[in-house]
Amino acid sequence: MSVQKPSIPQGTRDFGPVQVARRNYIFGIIRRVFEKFGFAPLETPTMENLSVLTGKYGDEGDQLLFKILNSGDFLNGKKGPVTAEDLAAGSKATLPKVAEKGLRYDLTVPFARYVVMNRGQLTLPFKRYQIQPVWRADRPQRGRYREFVQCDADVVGTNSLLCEAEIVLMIDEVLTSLGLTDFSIKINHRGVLSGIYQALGGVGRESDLFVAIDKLDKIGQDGVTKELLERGFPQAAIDKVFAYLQVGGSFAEKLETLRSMFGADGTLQDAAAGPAKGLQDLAEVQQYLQDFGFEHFERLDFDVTLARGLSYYTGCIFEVKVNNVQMGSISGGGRYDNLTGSFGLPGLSGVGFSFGVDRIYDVLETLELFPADAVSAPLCLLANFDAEGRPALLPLLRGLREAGLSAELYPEVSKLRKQFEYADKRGIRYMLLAGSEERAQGVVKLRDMRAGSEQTVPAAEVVATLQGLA
RNA sequence: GUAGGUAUAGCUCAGCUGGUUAGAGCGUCGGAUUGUGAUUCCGAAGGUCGUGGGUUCGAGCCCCAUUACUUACCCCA
Repeated sequence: MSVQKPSIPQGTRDFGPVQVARRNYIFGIIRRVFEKFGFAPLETPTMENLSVLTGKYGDEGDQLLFKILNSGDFLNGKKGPVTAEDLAAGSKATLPKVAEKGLRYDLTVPFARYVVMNRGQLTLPFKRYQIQPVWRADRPQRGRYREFVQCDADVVGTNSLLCEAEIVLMIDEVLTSLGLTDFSIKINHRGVLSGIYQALGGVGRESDLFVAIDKLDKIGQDGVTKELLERGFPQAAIDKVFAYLQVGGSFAEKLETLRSMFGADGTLQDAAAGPAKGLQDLAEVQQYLQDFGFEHFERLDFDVTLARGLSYYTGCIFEVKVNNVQMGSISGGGRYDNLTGSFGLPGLSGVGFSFGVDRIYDVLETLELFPADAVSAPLCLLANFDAEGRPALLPLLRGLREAGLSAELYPEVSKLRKQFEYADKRGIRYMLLAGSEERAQGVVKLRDMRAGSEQTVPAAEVVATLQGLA
């Protein structure tokens, strides 16, 4: 019988004690900020019915869903047996008969489902945050996993742009609290993008245009030009696109320039929608931020080329990039005017965003921004000298724990060297020594493993001393 | 789904144009006046070189297949 090497599925990871502690550190900061801004926690099941998930993320998204094979005799389920015709018609035809559940792909759709199912009980506007893993059957690569945790905060039931402004504030506060300073909160508006498309006079496909211009910083002007030509956009239209994309200046200056350009192209007729609405919304968000006294406008970047996640966003769009680190966006979001519509509840506007914890983790690790105490280890290790010491050590250990101090006794009698190495490797700050010498004098020795210094304290005062040090 | 790259000790990797018993660092374990780590020194264990075929007198190295991992594209946190 051959022993097989154990492994874990592609794109998944184990998290050791240090990683868990560091991840909890990130979760803690995010949770604190979310709650400070008035969001309430929500958790939804790991699996959803496929009817809830499919069709919400586009064809590509459907392919990235993890489907759960039905339990029992899945070839002969309640929807009838899988026939030769089903198989001949391909997986798409066979799937509904063998799988009715899937792993959640993001947190926004389950949230929408929750809102619809509980519409009678919810007080609107409803603000919820959700920190849970999601799964995508993607090809893993740098900063991209098949199982990762999202931290979402969404508001439904209000059109107020105050929400958008607060999203900027939350992103800035979370990232600043994590020690990040050099990042850009990119903001754009679906209306601005569609205005650019309208200005072209209806050539090409809108989505092709957005996908191409989103890559500007990656493949450059030549690359975008090439891609647009391949998609059937005439050179004249492409020139016009770049005229828009190259708009520069401050937030306000960009708004002003774009307004006059859209005016010249005649795309501002409908003041309640399209580019007019987009520019107005962005101006309002900026005004809110100013009124808030937002101090980091240099981090807020009105980026006309930002065009991500357009499958359901209808208003403002956000994305956050950490500069000087090779990593995709660590946060993104936007407003969606009709997310609950597909579940039979039209007219509910929502806006939300999400932090990608796994990417933030990688960034913090790259930049060495984790605090040293973001590890979980007991405060103190009691050295185990000999059996004679145990009658005194165990009550002491208990006393430390009752005082709320984490402590442990090295479980077996062994060489001190080994016990010190153990404490060092686990990051235990203090080592408590009570061998025959100390016992004879009624004292214990406390060694600070970080400083390398030792002090002798009366046995009766150990708890108080350690409490003072902790 | 498309295109590359890699696969040798627990980990990170050497291994020259194919040539005897496949190496290093780190880690693990043991020892150096039997009460002191992070920071000394010595020693040991640990590999059928991803798997299966082929070429050859001879393969870790060349060829084919296969699997896994990885990077990039599409798309996305």
